[in-house]
This record gives sequence, C-alpha cells and structure tokens, in this order.
Amino acid sequence: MPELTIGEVAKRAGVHVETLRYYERRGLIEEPPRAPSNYRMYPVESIRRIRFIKRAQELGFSLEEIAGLLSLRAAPKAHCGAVRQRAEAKIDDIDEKMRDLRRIKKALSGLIAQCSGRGPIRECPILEAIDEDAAE
Amino acid sequence: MPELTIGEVAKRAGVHVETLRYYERRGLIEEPPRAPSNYRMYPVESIRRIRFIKRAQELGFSLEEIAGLLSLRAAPKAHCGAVRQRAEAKIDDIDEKMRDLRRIKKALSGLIAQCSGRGPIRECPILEAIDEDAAE
DNA sequence: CTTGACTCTGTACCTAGGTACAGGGTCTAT
DNA sequence: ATAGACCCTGTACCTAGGTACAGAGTCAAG
Repeated sequence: MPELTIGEVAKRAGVHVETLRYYERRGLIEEPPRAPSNYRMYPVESIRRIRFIKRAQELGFSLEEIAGLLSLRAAPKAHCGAVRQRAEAKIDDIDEKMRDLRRIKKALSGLIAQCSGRGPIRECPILEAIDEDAAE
Repeated sequence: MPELTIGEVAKRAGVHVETLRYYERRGLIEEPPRAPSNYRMYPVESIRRIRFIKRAQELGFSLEEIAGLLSLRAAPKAHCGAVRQRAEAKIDDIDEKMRDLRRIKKALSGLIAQCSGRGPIRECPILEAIDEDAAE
C-alpha cells in the first residue's frame, strides 16, 4: 500500500502541510481517503499532481486557472486546443504586463535624466515632475 | 477660506472618500483640521498631494515608498540624489520583473510550439510537459 | 421641519496564496 | 506509559490597497 501521510507528501513535493490542506479546500486536489485515525492517506500520484500545480504556477497560472487546466485534463472529450488557447491567453497577459512595465520604465528614465542628483530636495526635478504632471 | 470637505477633495482628485481616510490612516496625508461639526476641512493643496500620490503609484511606487518620498520632500536637509536613487531602484525592480516575464513567456512559447492544438487532451504535449518537467 | 445628501467612527470584507495558532487526537520509540 | 512528533479542525492572520457596511450625527433645500 503506497500511501503517504500529508507530511510525507509535503516534504516530497516541496510544499507545506498547510498548503496541501489549502489546495484541498480550493478543490485543486481531491480529498484523499482517510485512515481509521482520520489521517489523510495520499496515493503516490498525489505528489505528481502537486508538482504539476507548482510548475503551472511558475508559468504564471493562478490557482483558479490551474483548477481549470486540471479539470480539462480530466474531461475525456476535451481537446488539446483548449489547453493551447489558455497558454496563448497567458502569453497575451504577459505581453500586456511587459508593455506596462516598459511604459513605466520609460517615464522613470525620463525623470531621472532631468535630475543631476545634486540639487537640494526643494528643487528636485523628479518630485516636481510627479507633482505637476497632468495624469498621463 | 478655501476649505474643502472630504467629498469635494475626493471628487477633484479622482479618488473615493474612503481612500482619503485610508491614506490618512496610513500617514500619507496629514490629519486635516476639523470644522465644529467634526467634518474634515481640507486646504486646496491637499488635492495636489493626492494627485502626487496617484501619479507616484502609476510609476510603480507602493504607498509605503510614496510615504518615503513625501517625507523626503519635507526634510530640508535631504538632497535630490536620494530621490534619484529611489527612482533607479524602481527601474531595477522593473527590469527584474521584465526578465521574469520574458523567461516565462519563452517557456510558454516553447510549450505551445509542441502542440498542434488538435490532439485529444490525454496526449496534450503542453500538459505532459508541465506534468513531467523537473523544476527548472 | 423634514428629507436627502453628506460626514463621522469603527469594523468587517475583498483578492491571492498562503501561514499560524489553539486545542485537541494519534503514533512511535523508549 | 509517556515524551515528542505528527495529524485533525477551525479560525485568525498576513500583504496591498483599498471597499463596504452599520449606526450615528450634520447640513442644505424646499
């Protein structure tokens, strides 16, 4: 019987015990069977699933989106295009964030260029610019 | 007496009344004098300060960092280099975020390239890759 | 002089993704 | 048989930046 306690799963998957219980509440992992002691007893496959979740997170998916991926995976009629679509949407999100960051960086660079770094604070061109600019 | 109620300040600065009270609690704006009714009565300059906060936010500064900028501005001995330094640090933050986003985007693009979008979900190369990859 | 719009304080709630107790039960080694 | 390490539930707390009440007081118009 390859069953694991929550602490073993946590250690092997590299997460905290509380995180596993949290994922269970969030519906990301199904409720494992219980030992007579009421301890959760996880099959070894659980570790793989937790790692899937962590890696999808590293790819920028939220827990809600990951739940979607997982239920997609479990749907026999689903096809691969649905997954691809989600990945593409995520890339669009990333592109948008990058545009925002570039815009902000450009604005900051412009401010820095106006500041020698040597005047008194009262005449700081950066502060003056933030103070005076119309909302852009 | 150019004094404004909280609602007037909110409207003119483009924020909610609750936000102004929140900023006051956070120490971003000082407690305004009170009318006999106990209403807050703001001087017109307050509007400028609120707008400063909003614009600094748009530049990526947190409220805590903005509090720092504001107290810097109020310190007579401070010099402009301190502001410049904060702006440069913010650019470094941005660069780091952009690097992260680029890395993630690259990983996602690689996954998408492996997926025709047409297979059944069980053979989806994207899901398989997330499932199998060692943490990278 | 009353109605509606405004303001006050205090507190709870929201998202996201957890983390930390408290107060109990269980399991293992000695 | 008892100490220490584990597990259970339930609830509160955390960051960040607000938002939403509830219940009370105030102000202006008609």
